[in-house]
Amino acid sequence: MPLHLTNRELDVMAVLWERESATVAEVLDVLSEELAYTTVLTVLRGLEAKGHVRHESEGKAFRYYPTVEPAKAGEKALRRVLDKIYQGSRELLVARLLSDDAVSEDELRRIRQMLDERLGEVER
Amino acid sequence: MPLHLTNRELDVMAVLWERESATVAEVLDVLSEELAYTTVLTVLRGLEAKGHVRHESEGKAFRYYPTVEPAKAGEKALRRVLDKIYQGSRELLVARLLSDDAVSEDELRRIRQMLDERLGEVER
DNA sequence: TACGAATTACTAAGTATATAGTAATTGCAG
DNA sequence: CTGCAATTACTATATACTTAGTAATTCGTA
Repeated sequence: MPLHLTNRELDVMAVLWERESATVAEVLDVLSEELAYTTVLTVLRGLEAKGHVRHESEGKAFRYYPTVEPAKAGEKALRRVLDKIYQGSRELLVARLLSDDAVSEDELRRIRQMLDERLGEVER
Repeated sequence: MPLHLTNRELDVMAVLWERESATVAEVLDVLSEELAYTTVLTVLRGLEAKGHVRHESEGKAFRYYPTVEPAKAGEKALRRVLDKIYQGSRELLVARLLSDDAVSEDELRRIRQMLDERLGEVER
């Protein structure tokens, strides 16, 4: 099964990942866009058909759970951005990612820390 | 104009970015997939209609040039991956990006260097 | 336990995307 | 300057995606 998510499916999965699980009503609540209840349901049913979520009954509603990790789903998208936009250069991509002024110094430090550890491994 | 690229458009733009410019035949040559000549032409014409490329005559063919920067096009896609998959955490995204064994030590060092410089700015 | 609001099941339709065929055009080789 | 191979212009079609309506079902409540 070639884990591919459409834009709308990604919106919905993001909610499930964020909250661990959600009902149709909850997803609808989180998504700011004006979607019909049945639209969200249709998307979830599609995701279930593809095996990307499962559900359990809860009262009269279904509670949906993701069955794939976000990173797994992101791999392809990230790979594509990396290859097509940044010509495979992680450096370029990271540079771009951190060029945003909104990035906190704290976050930068944590990322550097991470790199230190990673490089530490390589060296010894 | 809301710079949005479909998958196939991105494939084609990637070639233009990579080579600075290209004719239909050249794009076709780079894309490994089996596409009809006219298919690539159609995509390029679409991109031109949206103002993402322009062309000049060269012999009997057209040479197409990108009119948008890759980073500009990537912003949205990257933002989406960041927000939806990594819940806005650049740290998570970078971690994932560098977790690949294929990343060279050299590249890791360059990225750390970049971070050092960035942090240097912040400190002073 | 019967009603009703909420939910699920089924169906459909508009729009976007991807692909490519045929017709018209073009410019270079002979 | 003419033929033709390459190219562009125009048109069309199949599939994927998004959205949501109506019908059937369900469970809590009165």
